[in-house]
Amino acid sequence: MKNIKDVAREAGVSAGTVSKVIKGYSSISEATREKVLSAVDRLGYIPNSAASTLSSKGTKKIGIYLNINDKFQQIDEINMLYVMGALDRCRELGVENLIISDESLRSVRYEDYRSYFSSLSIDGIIVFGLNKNDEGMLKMLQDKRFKFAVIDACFIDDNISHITVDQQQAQYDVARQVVEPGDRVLYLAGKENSFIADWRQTGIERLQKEMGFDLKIVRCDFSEAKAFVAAEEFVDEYDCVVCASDLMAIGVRQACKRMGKRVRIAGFDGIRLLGYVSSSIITVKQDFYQFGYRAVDEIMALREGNPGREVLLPYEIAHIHYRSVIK
Amino acid sequence: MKNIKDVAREAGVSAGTVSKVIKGYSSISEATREKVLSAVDRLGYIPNSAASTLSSKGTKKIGIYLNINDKFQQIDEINMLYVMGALDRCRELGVENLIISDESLRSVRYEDYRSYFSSLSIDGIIVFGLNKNDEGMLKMLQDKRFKFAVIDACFIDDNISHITVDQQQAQYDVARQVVEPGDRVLYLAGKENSFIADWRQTGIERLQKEMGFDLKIVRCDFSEAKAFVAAEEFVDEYDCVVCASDLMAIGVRQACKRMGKRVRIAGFDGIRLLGYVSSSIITVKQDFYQFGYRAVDEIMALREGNPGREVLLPYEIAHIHYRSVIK
DNA sequence: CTGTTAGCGCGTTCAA
DNA sequence: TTGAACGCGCTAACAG
Repeated sequence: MKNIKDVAREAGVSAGTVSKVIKGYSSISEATREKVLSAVDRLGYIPNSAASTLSSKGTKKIGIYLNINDKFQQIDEINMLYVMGALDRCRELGVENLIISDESLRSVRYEDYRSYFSSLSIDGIIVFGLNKNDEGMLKMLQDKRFKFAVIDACFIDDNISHITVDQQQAQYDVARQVVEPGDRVLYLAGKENSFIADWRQTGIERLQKEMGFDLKIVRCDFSEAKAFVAAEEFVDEYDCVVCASDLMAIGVRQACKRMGKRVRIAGFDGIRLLGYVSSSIITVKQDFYQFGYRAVDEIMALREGNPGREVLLPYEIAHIHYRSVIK
Repeated sequence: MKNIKDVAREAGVSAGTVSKVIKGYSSISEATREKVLSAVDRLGYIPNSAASTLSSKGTKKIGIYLNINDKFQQIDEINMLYVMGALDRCRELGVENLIISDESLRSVRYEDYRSYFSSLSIDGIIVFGLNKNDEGMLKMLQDKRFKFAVIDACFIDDNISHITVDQQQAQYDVARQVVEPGDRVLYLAGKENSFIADWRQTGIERLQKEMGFDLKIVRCDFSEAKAFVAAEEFVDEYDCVVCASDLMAIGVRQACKRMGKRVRIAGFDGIRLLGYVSSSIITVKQDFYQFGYRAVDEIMALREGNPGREVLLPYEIAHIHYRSVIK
């Protein structure tokens, strides 16, 4: 409604001065600064963000890229927490942002990603759940014009920071808690083109080398349904099932329940759902909200000219109890 | 990167013409239209949205207002589906949008909401989970300058459409399925300032009048934890617990499990979690994704000058089974 | 049907 | 330390 000129008039200064005050430039006397601020307050002036980004040659927003992978309505707790963390941090820092789903990029050619983001005034992008076959994004990462904070996919460069937990170590740690000497172990692995799936798998393999147990690896693509089926088929022959995700662990658990079997199960992620299904599943508890939150900070750091880096967040090996998840 | 002038040059026309082609104006010959489109394609031109909204006096975005109510990380499946539905529909329609959480409005004074939304180029707002004590938003609804699609809160006006299911009827229907003649019925009601909480409650009250059963109403604020406690305290004296939300139903169910009690339970919402906890809970299944999706359409209709209206979406009385929720 | 012109609201020189 | 002037990229009104 009110624009910068209204404020200028109200404060008895020029529009340029108002702009400088608002952007916090130091070359302004305390007196006029006060005048302007009070005028802003009186008028309830709020800068027009379109004009602002246009005038300052754009590039101020952070894009929050969500790879929903699967179809329809498949966004889950983890993505949600990512997003909330990022949104909250953006708000705290007053950073504008835009959520971009893989869906919304489908209509854009890879060569045009660059202009697409530019046209949206985006200069930094937070990437959740990048896959190895996401060609468009993978190419984008090379474009030094943008800053990236990539979650759970090993890219580091001048313009790319990587935020994750030590997946291998975590998988190793949690498996160590459930596997006993002499066990026959079933490992349900994640998706083919997933960075974290592979990384986690190296964890169980390392443990296997150390302990020398029987290990069968079945790829279940992080799918609860597939894990359910795999459990039905194989669980008789194993003492212990280590899963690369909680959802798969839950699938296994449900299958066992129906079959009246009992095996030790390890999950990975620490989602609330575990508290409802079975607190007997041990898991790697991660703070996904924190991932999103930190990702924004990393983008800001890159903007300031810092080089990309790896941020390893802590995790915890734990059981999720019902009491701890209810609100 | 490339701007409209580049395209104009490439196509051998003026910038104005390019703009018209892109905005799909009809007063353009097929020949130049082709020329322009091919130039756009060759250059990978994507319009700068900031410039566009600035020039056209802004007001083209839809704000998606989320009331997270509770603290930290409390966004759940329902909100998620709302948002996904709205985002998907926006994408299909090519509508720009912005997610606004109640958190992000906290720093804005009520009087300034108007300028805040204006400055963001927002002309339509989808409101999820409005509470009776959300003064700022409530005032905003009066501002004819904006179009609103309100979910689950009874407001209709020239500029406001209301999207919901018939809460009273739904509560009535689901209760009817579990309550048997002569039952002592415990009803766990929702939050004090919630529109739907009250509306739902009238449903059970209507049924009570018809059947004449014993009815005790306890306010549990949609909280699973409070429902758990209420169940521990009262469940001995009742045959049947009707809950105004699934989460409360789950709380009751978990409490009963620990106490070794058995009562009939009805929930409300139809969240996936039910499939994990207990398919014996009957519930009102709503399609939240559809709520968000339709909300966008309603905003568009209002923009076209249609008056606000009430949209009643269908619901279903059903059990949620594990098989139907796993992926 | 197409080109020209004049801003949209703000940030950023450059002088003063 | 402040103000004037220009331009960001695009759209809308007006000519032609």
